[in-house]
Amino acid sequence: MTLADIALLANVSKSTASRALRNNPLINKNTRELVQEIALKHNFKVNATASNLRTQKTNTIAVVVMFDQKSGQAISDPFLMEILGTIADELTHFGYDMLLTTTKTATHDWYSYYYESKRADGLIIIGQGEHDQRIEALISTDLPFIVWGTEIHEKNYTTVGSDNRKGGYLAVSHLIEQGCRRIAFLGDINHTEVEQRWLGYQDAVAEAGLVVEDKLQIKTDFTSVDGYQSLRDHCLSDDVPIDGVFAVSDAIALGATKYLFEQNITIPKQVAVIGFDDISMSEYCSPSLSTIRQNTAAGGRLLVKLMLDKLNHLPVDSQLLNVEMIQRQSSSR
Amino acid sequence: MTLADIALLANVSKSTASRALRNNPLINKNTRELVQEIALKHNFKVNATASNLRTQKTNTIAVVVMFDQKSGQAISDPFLMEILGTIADELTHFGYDMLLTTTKTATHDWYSYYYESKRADGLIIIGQGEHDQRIEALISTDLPFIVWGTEIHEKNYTTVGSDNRKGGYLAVSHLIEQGCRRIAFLGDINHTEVEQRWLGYQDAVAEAGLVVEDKLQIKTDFTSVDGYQSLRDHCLSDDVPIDGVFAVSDAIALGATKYLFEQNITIPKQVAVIGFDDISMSEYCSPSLSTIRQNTAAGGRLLVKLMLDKLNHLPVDSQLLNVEMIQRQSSSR
DNA sequence: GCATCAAATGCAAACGATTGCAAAAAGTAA
DNA sequence: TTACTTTTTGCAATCGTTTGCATTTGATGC
Repeated sequence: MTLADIALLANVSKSTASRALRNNPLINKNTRELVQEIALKHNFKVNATASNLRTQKTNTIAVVVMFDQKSGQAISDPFLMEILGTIADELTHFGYDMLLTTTKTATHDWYSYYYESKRADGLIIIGQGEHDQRIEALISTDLPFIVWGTEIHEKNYTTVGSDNRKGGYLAVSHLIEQGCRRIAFLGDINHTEVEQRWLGYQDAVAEAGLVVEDKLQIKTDFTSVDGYQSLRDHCLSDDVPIDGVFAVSDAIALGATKYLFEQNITIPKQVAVIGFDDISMSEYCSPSLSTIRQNTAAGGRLLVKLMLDKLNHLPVDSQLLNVEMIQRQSSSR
Repeated sequence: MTLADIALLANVSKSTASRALRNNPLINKNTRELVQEIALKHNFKVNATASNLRTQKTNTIAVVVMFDQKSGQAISDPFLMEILGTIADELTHFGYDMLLTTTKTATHDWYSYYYESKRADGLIIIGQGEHDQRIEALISTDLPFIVWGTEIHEKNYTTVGSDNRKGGYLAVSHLIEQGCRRIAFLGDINHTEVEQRWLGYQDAVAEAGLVVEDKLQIKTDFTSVDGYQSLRDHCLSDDVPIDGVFAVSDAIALGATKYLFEQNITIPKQVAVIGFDDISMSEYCSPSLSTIRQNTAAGGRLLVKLMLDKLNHLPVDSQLLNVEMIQRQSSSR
C-alpha cells in the first residue's frame, strides 16, 4: 500500500493525495476527506523513510546516555530511568521518535553517525561525564544538541540541569544545622555536576566558619558498592573521624548507610547521612534517606522543549532547575 | 557530500562507489581502497534514509517499555534500566539502532506505526502488562517481535523471560525453611509474570504441607509506595498475622521493610522478607535484602539474538532463563 | 461569448542511495 | 588475430514521498 495506490483508489494524482493526507488547504475539502477516508479504510501509513528522504528531516531525536567509563556499566540510578521516561513521553507528544544509545559501545562520531547520515535531527546528551571530548567536538558543528548537566561558561553549549551547587549547599548546611562538624563528601569531582556539589559543600562549610578538610572529600563512583567501600576504606578511622555524610547520589548514600549499620554506628545520631536525587526508594528504605530532590520531570520536559526550540531556530538559553532539600530520618537528630 | 560527489572525486560511477564502500568483491581491490580512502578523507557517511528507502530495511529495532497503566508512570525499577542498557549495547554491536517508546503516550497501533511506516524492522516489548491487547494484535501480523515475559502457551508468540514460577518457589521454600508459616505475597497476579511467581508460591506452600490462604495474597503494584501500603492496610492485624513476606520486586520489598521498621517489627526475626530482581541496591540496604536474581544481562542479549534470528528467518523458540536465590540478612534467621 | 481570476489538480523532478543487467576491459587460448 | 572467458565497471531504474510550477477547471464580470 503506497501513496500511489491510495491516489489511484481516490482517482486523484499522487501530489493531491499527498497534500490531502496532510490536510493542505490547497486541496478541496471534499477531496481531502475522500482521500483521508480511503487511506483510513486501507490503513495506509506514510512511509517514513521515503518521507524523511524527501523532506530531509527525520523527526527523530537521539538520546545518548553517558556511561560510567570505568565500570563500563550503565549508571543505573533509577534517576536516569525517570528522566528518560519523561523525555520519551515528551518527544512522542510532539511527534518525534527517540533513538537511544549508550556511550559504552563504540566511540561513535556522533555528528557523522546521527546527523550527517540523517538518523536524527538533534541530540540530547544525558550527563557530561568527565569533560567528555565527544561533547566538545560537537560545539563547532551545526548539530543541534542539548546536554543534561552543568553550564560551563567557557564552553558554549546549551545545558539543562539542577542547581547542583545550591543542592550541595543545602545538604551540607542542613547537616551542620543538625550538629555535624566533620562531614564526608562522597563523590567524584571530576564529573562537572559533582564538582558543583562540592563547591556547594564548601560554601556551607565556609558559611559556618568551619574549615574544609580535603581528607573528607572522598572520590566515589556512582554506585552503592562504591559508597560502601569509600566509608570502609577511607573514613571512620581515628585518622578521619566523621559525624556526617553527604553522598552525591542516593545510591551512594545507601551503600554508605549499609556500612555504618554493619559497624553499629547509629544513624543519624553518630553519623547523619544525606543523599542526592530523591529516587523513589529513598523514602522507603530504613532509615528513610534525607536527600536533595532533583526535578526530573521538569528536566525532561525542558530538555525536549529546548531541543525543539533549537530545531525551530529560536534562541535557546541554558536552564538551571531548582532543587529542594527533603529531610528524612537519616539526618534528623 | 553525497555518494555522487565521492564517485566524482574517485572518477568512478555511483554504482561502483556504492559497491566499493561496502567492500563488494565485485569491485577491484584497488578501486575499493581508493574510494574508501576518499570517503574517509571527506568524512562521507552514507545517508541512512536513502539507504533505508532503497533497501526497504531500517536497521532499527523499536523497544517498547510497558508502563504502569494505573499510575501512568514508568516502572522505575533499576531492573528495567539494566535490561534496556544491555539491549541497547547488543543492538549497536550488531549494527542496529534502538528506538525507545513507552506505552504511556498514545495507544499507538504498533504495527502500523513502526512496521508499516518503516520506522523499525522489529519490535522488542518489555513486559506483558495485564494481558495487553496490543501484544495480541501483533500475533496475526508479519511484524517480527519478541516479548520479555512469560511464555503463554495458548498465545503463540516468542518470549524471553525468567523462570518466574521457579523463582517464586525458591523464594517461598526458603522462607519456609527459615521457619515462616504465614507468608504474605505482595504482587498483582494480573501481570502474567507475577501470576507465575504466585504459582511458585503455591508450589512451595503445598510441598511443605501447608495451606494456601488467599488472604495472604495482596494485590500490590510495582512500587515501594505500594509495598508499604499493602502491609499497612492488609497485614499484621490480628486478622491476618504474618511471619514472612515475599514481594515480587525488590522495590516492593523495600517499601514493606520500611513499614515493618516503623512498627518496630524485627527483620528477619519476627518477619522475614525476600524480594525479586536483585537490583544493585538490594545488597546495600539494611538489612540487606534477600531476593531472587534475574539474569538481566543474559536476558537482554537473548532478546536481541532471537530478534536478529527472527529477522533472518531462522526458527526461534521462547527461552526461559534460570533464576537464583540470593540469601541475605532480611531472611536469615 | 470572451476575458479574467481564483481555486483545484496534476506533471515531473527531486531526495540519495542500491542493484539487475548490459557493456567494456582485461586476460586466455587457439 | 580472433573467439571466448572472466573481471571490472557503468547505465538506468527503483524505493515512496514531497513540492515548484504549470495546467485545468470553474466562477465571475462585462
